Amino acid sequence: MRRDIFQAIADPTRRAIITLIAIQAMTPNAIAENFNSTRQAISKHLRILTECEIVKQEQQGREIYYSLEVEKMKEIDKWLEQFRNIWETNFNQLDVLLANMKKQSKK
Amino acid sequence: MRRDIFQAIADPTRRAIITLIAIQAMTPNAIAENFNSTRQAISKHLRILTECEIVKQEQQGREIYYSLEVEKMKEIDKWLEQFRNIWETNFNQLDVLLANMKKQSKK
DNA sequence: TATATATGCAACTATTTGGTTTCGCAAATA
DNA sequence: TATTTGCGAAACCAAATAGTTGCATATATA
Repeated sequence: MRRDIFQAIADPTRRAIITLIAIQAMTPNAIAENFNSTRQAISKHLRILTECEIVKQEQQGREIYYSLEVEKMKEIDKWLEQFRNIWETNFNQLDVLLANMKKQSKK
Repeated sequence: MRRDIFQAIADPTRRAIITLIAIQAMTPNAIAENFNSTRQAISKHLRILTECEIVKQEQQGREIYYSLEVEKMKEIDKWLEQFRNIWETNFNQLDVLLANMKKQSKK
């Protein structure tokens, strides 16, 4: 069972949950009200998000408040980092390769 | 069949492919050499990446060079944008909520 | 021309996924 | 105390996924 942050954000419902609780901590019932699927389905999503440590829980009596572990989102940012300098220098790698190949073939 | 960029990067093999061809355009065979799975498996991943428009092809005789569509990676960055101000202000939403609840209960 | 190479595509399979219904438990409330 | 409420977990199911093997096709090359 793969359980990483990229797997976690692959599902649109989970992305929506992340966005929801980023603003304010919420209980599973409150979260589920924003979707068409059952509370149990949302509960399963929350479990996955918890296993990935994107989400943290805080028990308040019989209610559990879920909120975003913002730090974890930085991991996505960190992975993107390697592409940032590529898209900042507006540099087409394929063009370069093909240009080189044409140069080679002329030799 | 979901086919968006988040689905595309969910698979670790596909993330590795993306990283590989970000540096230099490559043919399916050359890409497959870097993995344990078969060329056909890589080919399927490339199809998914192509459908998501993360990857572009350039036919060169019987070879097909795949390279990264860097612009598409910005979409992930764009989604992350909404969390950036949260993680920049070191602000714990859950703490705030719970503090408010305690204040409420004292009234 | 015959053969080797590069590639995509189809069919099949095992596993994972996202959802459901049903249940049990603990906390709140009547 | 009896009932309601909030929640997670288990059992089950259909669909999607990632992989395989086995083709077909087009381009190189001997």
